[in-house]
Amino acid sequence: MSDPKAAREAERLRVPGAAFLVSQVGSHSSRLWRERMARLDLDSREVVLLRHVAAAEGQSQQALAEALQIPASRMVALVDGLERRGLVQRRPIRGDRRVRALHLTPEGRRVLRKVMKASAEHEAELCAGLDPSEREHLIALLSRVAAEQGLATGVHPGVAEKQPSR
Amino acid sequence: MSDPKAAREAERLRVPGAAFLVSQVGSHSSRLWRERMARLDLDSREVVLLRHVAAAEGQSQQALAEALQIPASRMVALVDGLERRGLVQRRPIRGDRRVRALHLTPEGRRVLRKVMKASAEHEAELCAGLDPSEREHLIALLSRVAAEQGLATGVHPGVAEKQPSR
DNA sequence: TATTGTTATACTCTATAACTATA
DNA sequence: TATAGTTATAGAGTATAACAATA
Repeated sequence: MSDPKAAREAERLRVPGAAFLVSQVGSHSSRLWRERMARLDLDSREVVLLRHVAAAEGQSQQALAEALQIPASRMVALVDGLERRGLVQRRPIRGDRRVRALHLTPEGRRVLRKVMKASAEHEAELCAGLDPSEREHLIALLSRVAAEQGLATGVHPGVAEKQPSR
Repeated sequence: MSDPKAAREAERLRVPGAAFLVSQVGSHSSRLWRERMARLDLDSREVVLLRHVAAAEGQSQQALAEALQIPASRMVALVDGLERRGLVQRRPIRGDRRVRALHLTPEGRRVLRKVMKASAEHEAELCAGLDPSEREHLIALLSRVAAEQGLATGVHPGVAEKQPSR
């Protein structure tokens, strides 16, 4: 206890650095957001897919699978679920009868608006303790780190990973 | 494209908020850190366990399982692996022959020092683009958010969740 | 022969619930 | 009867690879 070297080590364990904090708060943010999406009956990957389809309608499943870095076989079940709920639609394209182009339905667009509303509420909830300028500063610092770490804007690295089931 | 309402929505999709950024950078930080731990042949949960054992030696597996919020049956395999590698030791306690108290071995202590060294390197790597005062500011802001969100200091919410296998 | 989408299979990881031995 | 640790089992989720239709 009175060993100064051990005390320094204990201190290093006690005070979290930026790397730990961003991971801790990020995991928390992620969990809260997934809970909001679950209330809309959506999985995080389903949301990402909806947004990708909205951003560029008519892409093939293969193209989406490539963009999202997930195997094509996983895309099938993903699209199945969203199509069953009437949020996206598989449509044939002229010229190649193998391809199934993905489109958002009107209901899919409505749900996507709810997603954006819920995401905005999530942002407000997470930043409740910061005033607007502090929040802007946090965004600026994290954007710098993200850019310097080579992270693409708006692309979450966890999307391609396995999802915690809760 | 020229619809101002649609343009506003597109803008909202394009610029990430703090919640997304912290989750994105946090996930990236987490992945880099796990890669460093993997080089020491350690899983993130093994590291957490090592640190808990180091912080309070002689606890029972049940007590640890309780503290780490994982089922006792999972603790068994976790301890098995660490004991096989000679990092922790199960010891009987006097008075109750059911209990197996966990202790760090000298090798376990050496590995834990490597863990702390690797974590410090990870911190430096992640914050490479920030000067010291910016890093301190980021830490302060994230600490505020963490405290206001009710996150316990030094406790990562993802520990109890399933781990991405990579 | 190559490619799109699909289905089948086998594998990994997990929690739940028996089970053993002590208390 | 209850508890600490262990083992067995069954389920969820996944990637890999086989498959059918089309190019």
